[in-house]
Amino acid sequence: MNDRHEQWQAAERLALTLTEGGLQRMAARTLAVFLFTDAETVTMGDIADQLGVSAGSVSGSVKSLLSVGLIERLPAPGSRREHYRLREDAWATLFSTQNTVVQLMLQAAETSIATTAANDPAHRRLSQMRDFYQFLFQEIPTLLHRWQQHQATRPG
Amino acid sequence: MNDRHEQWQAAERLALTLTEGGLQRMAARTLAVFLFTDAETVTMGDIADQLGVSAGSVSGSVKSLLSVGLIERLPAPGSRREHYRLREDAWATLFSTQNTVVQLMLQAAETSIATTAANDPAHRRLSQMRDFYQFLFQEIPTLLHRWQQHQATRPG
DNA sequence: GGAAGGGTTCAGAAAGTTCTGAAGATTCGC
DNA sequence: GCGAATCTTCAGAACTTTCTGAACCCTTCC
Repeated sequence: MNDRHEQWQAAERLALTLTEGGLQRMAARTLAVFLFTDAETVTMGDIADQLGVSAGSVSGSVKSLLSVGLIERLPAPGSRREHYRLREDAWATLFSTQNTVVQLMLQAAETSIATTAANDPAHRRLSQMRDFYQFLFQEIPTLLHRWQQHQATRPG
Repeated sequence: MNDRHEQWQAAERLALTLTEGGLQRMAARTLAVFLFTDAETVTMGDIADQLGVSAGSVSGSVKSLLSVGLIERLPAPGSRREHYRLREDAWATLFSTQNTVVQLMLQAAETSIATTAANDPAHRRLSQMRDFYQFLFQEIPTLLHRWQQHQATRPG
């Protein structure tokens, strides 16, 4: 149940799944380190050691994970190394990020509709597309709100 | 408002957005043809002409769009060419397909938790991940049900 | 039943993505 | 301020994905 090798395999498998979800390969592997480490925080050196990759790769991955808000830099306690950790709301954040696609789809549908005449079959098809993404777009805040409530009932 | 060139640009832009959403490039461009055509159905030849790509590419794209249920083959009325069109529930289908990732995440989290001890910080992090995706997984059917109701109130 | 159009497949070319390694920038400790 | 450790950047190598083109198969029509 607590075997290091087994745990490592699970981490790499999870990284592959994260890749399916849209993250870049190295960013996914880096995130897996943040999830599986038994320390509270990690440094870039830790990540490079754990994954056996170059410092350059780690730098790029950490930068991208920071930019989407999945990890955070901790106020360095007088150390030379920067410490990072997974953010508490990482998963809700990841979900929200992925849903910017919904916005893009909605916008694309709307501008496309504007290029069609009302009696064109394309007008009807694009309107259906717009309606669906408009619906989704409305529902996302509701969904995240329900998640917060759900969390409140089962406090960590 | 009905300029062919403008419409074509919109189609290609929409195709790029679909690519962001996880579709392959050529499949996305093909889907754009299905959306923007002023005919009720299209043939593979139509698509190849419109996009200026090889018959091989079109064959592959159409196959993949069929497999995920975004388009359908029509009962051919004694013609040599196969006719296809966008399915009515294409967008809900696309959304559902993309949410298989949620299932994969949930499974990955669960198997990962099994490799950690209860007092390991990783255990807590992975549990948070599982809780979120379990929540999402529960909510998807509800969401699609609400979409159907929403559609019923505004009939096409 | 044979010819021709339409569709499929797949090897290889083209394009795109990702990682490394090395050089440069930055920051902390002294 | 100087030196050392850490981090960043970026050109190019390695790898992956995607598209084409040509050969092959299947079906329709005469």
